[in-house]
Amino acid sequence: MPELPEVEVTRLSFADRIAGARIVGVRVGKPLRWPLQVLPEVLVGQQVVRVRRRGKYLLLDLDRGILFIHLGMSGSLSFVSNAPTSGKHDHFDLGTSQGVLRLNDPRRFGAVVYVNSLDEPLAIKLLGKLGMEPLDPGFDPVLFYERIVRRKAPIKQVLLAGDVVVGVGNIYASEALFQAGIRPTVRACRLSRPRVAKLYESVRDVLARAVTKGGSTLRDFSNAQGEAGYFQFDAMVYGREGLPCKVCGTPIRAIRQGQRASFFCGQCQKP
DNA sequence: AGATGTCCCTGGAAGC
DNA sequence: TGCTTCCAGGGACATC
Repeated sequence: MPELPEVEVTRLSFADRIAGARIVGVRVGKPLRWPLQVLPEVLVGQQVVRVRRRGKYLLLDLDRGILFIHLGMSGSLSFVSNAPTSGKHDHFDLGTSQGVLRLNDPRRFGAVVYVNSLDEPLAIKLLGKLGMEPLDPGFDPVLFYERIVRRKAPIKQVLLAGDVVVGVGNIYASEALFQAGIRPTVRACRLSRPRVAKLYESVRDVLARAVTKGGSTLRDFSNAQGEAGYFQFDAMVYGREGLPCKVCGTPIRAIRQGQRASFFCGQCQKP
């Protein structure tokens, strides 16, 4: 499941190689979350200037617009000089002078969206409510505290919501809360200042470590060069229901919060 | 506005 | 073996 680390790892794996490339063709497969809303002619001829990331969105800056790519939960990109015949789940190809960028997404929760500028309503709708970037040097611990403690929902769901801090999906929310010693069920507004400070550090640390490990490959995630990640082997709680806590040996528990699984250690993580 | 529930989609696992 | 059912989850959207 691509969360911030997987998206960033993907970006790093092809950003330099696609920079400066000229778009020569577009192939669209089955519709994704939204059908591609741009005519291929608008893209062809444009140059890919650079690739940025905002939350879980990849932003390809082109000459005259921006192409958003979201990996959803089962998407992965590949960037190869000679792409093989497209397979069943290859739903978007961006052919360029330097290779083909191909989106493979079995569950089709991903998205490809083109906008002329970030001031456009669609861009604002997609990016406008996003929270702070946790790996950005400007990630502000004071603002993080202020925004966390005004929320009454369980802290796990506040992290997932993405309007305080972006990129923390289900895996890393559980992992960050374990590292901070906080149970996922604690209401955000009940957290003390030191505990929020610990959480701030944990979110940064978990995500940064995951990037260095190439992300988590649970089923089939790989970066644009086809390389799997291996952070999943470092997981302390995610997917470890019933297994002993790596710190204290207590069996890891699994609960459901808002239709999603949360994992925690009842000993190491306090209410 | 915040909280909560529903829905989109498909492959793999589990149950019968 | 083959069928059905459940589950994974990011995030848009509707509802209260």
